[in-house]
Amino acid sequence: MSTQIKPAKLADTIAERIEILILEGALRPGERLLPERELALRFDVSRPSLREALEKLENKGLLFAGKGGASHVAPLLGEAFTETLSRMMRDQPDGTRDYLEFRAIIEGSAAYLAALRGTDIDRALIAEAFERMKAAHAEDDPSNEAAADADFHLALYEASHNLVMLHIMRALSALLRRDVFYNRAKLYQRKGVRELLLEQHEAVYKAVMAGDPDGASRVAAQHISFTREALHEIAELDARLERQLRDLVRS
Amino acid sequence: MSTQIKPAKLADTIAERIEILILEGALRPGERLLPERELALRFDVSRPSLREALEKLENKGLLFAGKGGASHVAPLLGEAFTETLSRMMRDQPDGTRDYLEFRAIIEGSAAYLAALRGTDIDRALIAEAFERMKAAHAEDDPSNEAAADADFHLALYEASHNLVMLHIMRALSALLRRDVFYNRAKLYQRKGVRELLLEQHEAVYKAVMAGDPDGASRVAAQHISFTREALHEIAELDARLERQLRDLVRS
DNA sequence: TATAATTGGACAATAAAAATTACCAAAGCG
DNA sequence: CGCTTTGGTAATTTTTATTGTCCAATTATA
Repeated sequence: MSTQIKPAKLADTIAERIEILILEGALRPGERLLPERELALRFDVSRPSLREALEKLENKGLLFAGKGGASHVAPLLGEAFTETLSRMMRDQPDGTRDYLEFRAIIEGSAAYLAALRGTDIDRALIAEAFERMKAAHAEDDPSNEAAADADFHLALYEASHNLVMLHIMRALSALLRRDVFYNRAKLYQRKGVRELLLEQHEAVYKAVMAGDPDGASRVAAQHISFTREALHEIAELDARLERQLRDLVRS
Repeated sequence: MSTQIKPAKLADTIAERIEILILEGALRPGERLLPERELALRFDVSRPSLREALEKLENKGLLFAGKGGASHVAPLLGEAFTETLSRMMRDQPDGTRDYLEFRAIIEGSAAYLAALRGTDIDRALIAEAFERMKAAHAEDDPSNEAAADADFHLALYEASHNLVMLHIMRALSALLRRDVFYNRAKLYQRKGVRELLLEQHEAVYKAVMAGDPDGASRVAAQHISFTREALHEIAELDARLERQLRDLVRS
């Protein structure tokens, strides 16, 4: 019978609480949890009980055993999540297209909400990331520029004050970093693109700082669309080049 | 410290289950509950435990002692009912908002892409889910209707042929099911809402089947927006009712 | 590098509580 | 007037959680 009721263990209650903390964003992905003894003290439960709770969460995939023998850290929405996702990107021919398409959908809304709801703290973080990106650009440091780029977009998601969106995009964060980097490496080969990208970021930045939701939304979506189209062109160029090379060898 | 955790009693678990049954509509207002002993048997718990649960629910106002000395019945959806509803809303202040907001962003695009790229197989799956929803609606079976609802939306994501989006929304699937379920429970209290929801689904359905991307996008986004606004209204009504009740007691 | 401090991991004994079984009196309902 | 249901409660037993201790591994520190 599906109506059977089992008594709830304390460990379940603890696990639920921690899960909420993770889902709410209080505990960030990859962050190391406090030592067991301290956590037990904090929740006012015994260490074995807390241990059991941690074990349950680990089985659930919300926690994993960290490098050091076993300190606990909270990962993203399941590592299987990003694992399969990145594999999908690699294997599927349209993986990158889907990813950028998805981001184009989100990015505009994120910028809109960021301009609408962003606090001074949010704007400060956004400004910081943008300035870092600008500096790296001036110094011709692609690696740092890409990192700052990723931070910039994440700051936008934070400023949107939508926890669901933030979590999802955070989960994609690793992917995003790798991706932004890769995209840039390819895009940079084209003349003038670097400057254009910075201009686009600046446009988003200014609109958000000015509290102009519609403007922010428009330029952000344009930014991703531009990226997608440029990458598409590059991919086609690559393919044609490859064909030509093959033909050269073949003859 | 607010972090203190108490072990959950079995009675609480039972009470929660019964409360869900009531909110779900399985137990109708005014209806007489089964005898204690039988209920205990059904839930496979002891009578004292079940008694304690009933007592809690009575204190909460969800149950009351029937005319006959003490048989239990569920009350009309009056004060107590809206009280628990507003409590539900209060427990997750921004969670529901964020989730629906995020879905509103995605849903429109998903419908757009589904109408654009959906294959015959996709359309068949969408049709199947929709018919199931319609049938459950006709039979007044909220539980199945909610399940079909979730399936319907998932079918839309599949039809969008964007693997990233599909992957993410699938990951949210459990959340989505729970969510659609609760949303419906709340929304159903308002007159005519059930029919309106079905109409909206039908509009999305038709647009997708007709291969009308812009139309599909529009009605899908409207559908989620409608849900959000209706839930918002209900929350406000609940809050106002609660204030009035407080004032009554206070004077 | 070696040592100390901290942490994860495990387990046994004890203590607490919670749930179960059980019984009995009272009150509606046929 | 019996039959059923309920309210109340007592005693029992099982489960559950806590305390305390030990060891191994790791990290930090001298």
